Amino acid sequence: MSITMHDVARAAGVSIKTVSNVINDYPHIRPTTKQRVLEAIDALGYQPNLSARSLRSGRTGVISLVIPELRNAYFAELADSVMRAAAEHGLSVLIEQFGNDRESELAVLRKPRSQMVDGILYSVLALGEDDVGILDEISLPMVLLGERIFHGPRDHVTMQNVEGARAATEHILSLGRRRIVALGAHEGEVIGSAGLRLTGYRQALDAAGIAVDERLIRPAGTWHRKDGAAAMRAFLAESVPFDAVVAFNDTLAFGAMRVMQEAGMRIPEDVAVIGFDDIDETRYSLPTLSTIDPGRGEIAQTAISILLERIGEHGDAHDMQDAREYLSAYRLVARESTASA
Amino acid sequence: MSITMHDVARAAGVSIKTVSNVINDYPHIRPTTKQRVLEAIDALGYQPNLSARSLRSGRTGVISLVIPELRNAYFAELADSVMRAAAEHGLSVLIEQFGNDRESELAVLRKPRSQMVDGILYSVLALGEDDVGILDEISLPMVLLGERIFHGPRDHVTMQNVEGARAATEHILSLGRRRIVALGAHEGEVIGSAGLRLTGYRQALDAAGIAVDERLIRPAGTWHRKDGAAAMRAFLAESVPFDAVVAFNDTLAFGAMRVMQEAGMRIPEDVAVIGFDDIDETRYSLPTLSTIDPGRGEIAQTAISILLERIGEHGDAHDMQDAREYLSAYRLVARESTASA
DNA sequence: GGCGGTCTCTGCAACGTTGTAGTCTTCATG
DNA sequence: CATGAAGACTACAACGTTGCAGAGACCGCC
Repeated sequence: MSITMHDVARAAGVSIKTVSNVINDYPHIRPTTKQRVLEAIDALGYQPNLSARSLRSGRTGVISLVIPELRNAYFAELADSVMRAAAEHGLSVLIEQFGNDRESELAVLRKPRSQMVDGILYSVLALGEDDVGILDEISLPMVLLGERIFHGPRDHVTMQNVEGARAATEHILSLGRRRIVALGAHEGEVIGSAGLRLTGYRQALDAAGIAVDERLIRPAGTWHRKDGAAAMRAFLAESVPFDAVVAFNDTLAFGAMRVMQEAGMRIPEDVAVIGFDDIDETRYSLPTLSTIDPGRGEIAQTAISILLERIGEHGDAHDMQDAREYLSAYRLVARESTASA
Repeated sequence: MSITMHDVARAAGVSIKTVSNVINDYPHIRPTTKQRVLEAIDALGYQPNLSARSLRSGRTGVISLVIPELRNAYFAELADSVMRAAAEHGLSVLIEQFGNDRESELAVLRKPRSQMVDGILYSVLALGEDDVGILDEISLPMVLLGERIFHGPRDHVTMQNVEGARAATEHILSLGRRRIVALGAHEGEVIGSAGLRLTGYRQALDAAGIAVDERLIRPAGTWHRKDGAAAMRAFLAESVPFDAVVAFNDTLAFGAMRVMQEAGMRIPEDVAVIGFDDIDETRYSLPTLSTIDPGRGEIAQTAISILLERIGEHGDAHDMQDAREYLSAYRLVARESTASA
C-alpha cells in the first residue's frame, strides 16, 4: 500500500512520533535529526494520510461551498473567488450545488458531506426566515453568503443589495429616463436578492418623486438568460412604453437585450440597460453592459476569514448570539449600455 | 462532541459492531434489532464519521476535478456536468484550479489533496508528452479529460477535436466563404486542443483544395474574451481580407465578434463566425453563435464511469497497459452567426 | 557536585470505524 | 437425538495519525 510514517521512521532510524513532530514543526528537534527525517520523507515520497490526520485532529482542511449552480456565471465567479481565498489559507473547497429546487436545497444542507468538512459557506437561495430552524440543526460552523435573509442565527456576508439597486436606478434616472423596467422580481419575495433589489429600485423612484408603474415590475424565473429573454418577450407583448431596464442580474439583462435588439431597439439610444454582478461577459457584450459590481472578491475573503474564526472557536462555547453581518462595498460600473447620447 | 456509534449502540442496547452492520446492510440481522438500531440512529441524529470510515476502508467518496479555472464558462459547465454525473454515483467533487500557469499545474498534480480523494479527473492544459513522467508519479486512479495529449499511460476521455474543427470549417466553406481566419492557434503546439483544432481546420481547407494563407492563422493567449478581442484587433490592423472566423472556443469568438462589430462589420453578412464548446451564452448573444457541441455531458458521464472502474480495481495489479481512449460524439450547432443570406 | 530546567526523543493511547474471526443460538436433517 | 449449517450477534484488532506524559541527556548555576 502507500507509505506511512512507520516507513519514514524506519528509514530515518527514529520513532514514528519524531516523524510526526518534524512534520508538525515541533520546535525541539536536533537539526541533524530533522534533516534525516526530511530526507527520508523525500526519498520515500511520503505524504501524510489526511483521513487519519483528520480523524485524530477533527480537522480536514476542507470546507464546502453550497450554491445553486455552477452553470450560472455569477456563481462560477463566486466559486472562483472563494477558492482563491481558501487557497490562501490552505483550504480546499468541496462544491455542492442544489439547483433551483427548494427540496434539494434543504437536502444538501441537512446532509452536508459533513464530518468531512470543517465548515460551510452557504449561498442562500430559497430558504426564508421560516426555515431558520434548519440552520440550527447544523452544528458545523457556517457563514451565509450573498443574501440577507436571516438576522439572528448565523454570520452573514452580503452585498448591499438595496443600496446597489438604488444606485443602479439612480444612475438610469440621471440619464433622464423615467419609464424603467425592473426585471427579475419574485412575486411576494421581500428578503431575498429579488426583494431587496426591488426595494432599492422603489426607493430610487420614490426619492426622485416618480410614481412606480407596477406594470414595469416584471418577474423572471431563475435569472438565466432564457428567463430574461422570456420575460422581455412577455413584456414587449404588452406594449407598455419604457426607456430603460434595471435587470436584477447580468444574465437576465443579456437575455432581455437580445430580445430587444431582435425587436429592433437600440441600446442605449432607445433603451438604457443596467445589470447586476459584473460578470466577465459584461465587458465584451455588444453593447458592453453597465452593472453593479457586488465586490465578490471582498465577499469571498471576508467569508473565509470569518469561517476560519468560527472553526477556530468551534468546540468552545460558541453561542451564536454574536452572529454578525458584513457588507461588502458595491461599485457602479458604467459602460456602453447606459451611455448618454 | 458529536454522536458516535458507541452512543447509538448504547441507546439500542446492542454492540457497536451491530450498529455498523445495520448501516452497512449486513444481511443477517433480526428485523426487530435493525428496527431498534435505526430508531436510535434517528433519535440521536447520528451521522457516520467519514474520516474514520475512510481511514478504515481507504475510500473517501470524494474525487477531485483538476481544471484551469472556473471563471472560464467552458470549465464551469464541465464542472457542472461532472458534478451531476458524480452525484449519480454518490460521489462528491473537490475542485482544484491551477490557472494558466504551468508551474502551478504541475504543483496541483504533484500534491493533490490526495489520500483525501479516491481519484482524479484531470483536464490537461499545459502538460505535453514530455511530462508523461509526472503522471506516473501519481498512484491514484486518474482519467484525463478533454485533450488528447498522452497516448500510453492513462485513460482518456476526449472530444473529437480534429473532426469537430474540420466540421466547423466545412460548414463555413459550405457558405461559400474562402478566407477563413483560424483564431486561437498556439505557436508550435500540436497535440493540445489548439493544435488539434488547427489540424482540423487545415484538413478541411486541404480537402476543399484551398491553399492555407498563414496570415489567417492567429494565435490567442488564454482563450478568454479579452484574448479574442486582442487577437482580432491585431488582425484587423493588418488589413488582411477575410470573410469568416473559426474560433477555437466560444469565448474567443465573442471577444472577436465584439471587436468586429465595433469596427462596423456585420455578422454573418460580412463575416461568418463559428465557435467551439456550445456554452449557454451562444444561445443569447447577438447574433447567436454557431458552434461545435463537444458532448460535455457524455464526456463527464463516461469519465466518471471509467474512474469508478479504475477505483474499483485500485490495489489489484493495475497495469496501465490497457489505458484506453474514449471519444464523445460532437455536434455542429448552426445558429445565426453562420446563417446564409 | 548537586539541582532545576531545557532539549531531544519516545511509548502509549486514543480518534471512530470496519474486517476477521469468532461465540452462541436456532433449526432442519438423517 | 446427534450433527451440521446457517442465523444473529460480538470482541478484538487494526487503519495512520497526534496529544500526553514521560525518560534520559545535557546545560548552567549556586
